[in-house]
Amino acid sequence: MVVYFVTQRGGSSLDAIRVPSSGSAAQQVEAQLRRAIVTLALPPGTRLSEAEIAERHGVSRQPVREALIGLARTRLVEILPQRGTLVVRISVKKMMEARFVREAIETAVARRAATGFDPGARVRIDDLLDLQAKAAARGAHETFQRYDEMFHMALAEGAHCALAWEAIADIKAHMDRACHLTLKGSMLPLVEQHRAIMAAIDRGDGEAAAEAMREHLSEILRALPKVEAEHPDLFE
Amino acid sequence: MVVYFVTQRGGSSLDAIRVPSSGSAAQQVEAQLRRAIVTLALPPGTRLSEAEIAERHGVSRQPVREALIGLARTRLVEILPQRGTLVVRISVKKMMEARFVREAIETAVARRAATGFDPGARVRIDDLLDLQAKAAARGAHETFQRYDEMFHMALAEGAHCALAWEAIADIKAHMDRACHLTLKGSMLPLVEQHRAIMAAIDRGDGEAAAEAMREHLSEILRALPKVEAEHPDLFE
DNA sequence: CGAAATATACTACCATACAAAGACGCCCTC
DNA sequence: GAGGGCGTCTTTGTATGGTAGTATATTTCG
Repeated sequence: MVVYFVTQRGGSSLDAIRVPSSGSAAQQVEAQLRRAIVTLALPPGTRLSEAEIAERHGVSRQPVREALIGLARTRLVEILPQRGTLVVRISVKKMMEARFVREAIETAVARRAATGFDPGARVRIDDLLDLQAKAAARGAHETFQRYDEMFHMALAEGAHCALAWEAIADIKAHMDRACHLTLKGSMLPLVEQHRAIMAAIDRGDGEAAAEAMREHLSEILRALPKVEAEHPDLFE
Repeated sequence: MVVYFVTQRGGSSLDAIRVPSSGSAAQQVEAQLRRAIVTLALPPGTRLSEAEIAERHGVSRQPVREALIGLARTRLVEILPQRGTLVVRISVKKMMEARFVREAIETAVARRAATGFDPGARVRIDDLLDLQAKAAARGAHETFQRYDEMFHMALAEGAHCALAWEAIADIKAHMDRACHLTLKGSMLPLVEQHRAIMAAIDRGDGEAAAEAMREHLSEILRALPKVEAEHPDLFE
């Protein structure tokens, strides 16, 4: 039996983003499963039975089913009709494609951000970067990853293109698990890259911001071969 | 009562893409509803009752519910818990954001396509363009729009970035209805723009391909004000 | 002994029934 | 006559039973 545990309470205020205590049961189950998959508590290849998950979460099979459909839409799980549902393995090919698309979107966002940035989002980003630096310092890579997500979300919002974040969020699903593995290493350089991006934006240099973003998103390329070699069972 | 009709049969082989006769009932209902919404057979503001749709399609409420959840995920409908589900109005703001993100992705795809294109996809695109030109000539704008979709999908696939199409498909939902309205006008110039993009790709000129794509995707900007003025009730 | 046919157990999928919550109209009260 | 409280209706959300299809283990036949 697969054993995993996801704290619903005891988290910071950020839990409201990914694991809302409000919302339908289906949404809660989906958020919890998503986190469990991304953190590899549910490793690739795990069979997900509707009945088993329903029992574990204390709900019926129907909300669980809807949660799994939602996860299947972002390709985190694969539903085989009348056969079963399982956590998909990390695909290097899809990761490379996802990175390409994400780079296309985020460099454009960075370029636009340099032409005018929402003041409210700007100050929030400063707070986020400080919090992220602290998380990095104490090695809390899960918290770090959530702040990273919030940074990129705030960046899109600040550039007056919230829709960009929605597109990124779906794409990111293909990369998150591999990123989670690489974060075991040093996190502080990533914060510095974030700061470099914001510095370029602040001085209105769109090209520099885009280039800094490109550099930032290329980071995963360096770590990927090593991670893949260390965990061959997680990849397809 | 809202009356609409979507042909499940009588279509070309392309129906297999958006309205698969196979697949679960939920997927079929979702595809039919999506088409009805995009073609404005179900105009913005329409209330969508799970029970009513279920009866109309001869299935139970459950598959319909899953279909609506899928549509809500791409923001085509809005589900108000315990209150009702309705077709969202076209948002110019979101359309502009969607166009921005789409331009970011597709210009990058075009640029990459110029560095190497899948031969199989290349010949398929030629066939598509011919079919699209014919559809434009006889004024079949719905068929035209489907070929347009297939063109952009084949382009992403040919550039070895199928994932890009998935991202675009979600984003496109915000633009499709407005595009549907503008297609009442001339369609042939759009085919020529497609051909210009492919010509640039064929000669390996990435920058020209990207610029041609940017030009192509900017077309909607010219028509949008007129459409919005003519159909104010469709917009928010 | 091997291979094919069969029985069984499991799955997602669909249908139906029930529950909870907001919207609306009605009636009573001030 | 106007405003507030209450009951009813409609809506989505959830629970549960039943069905068809698939994989696996078992049995049976060559």
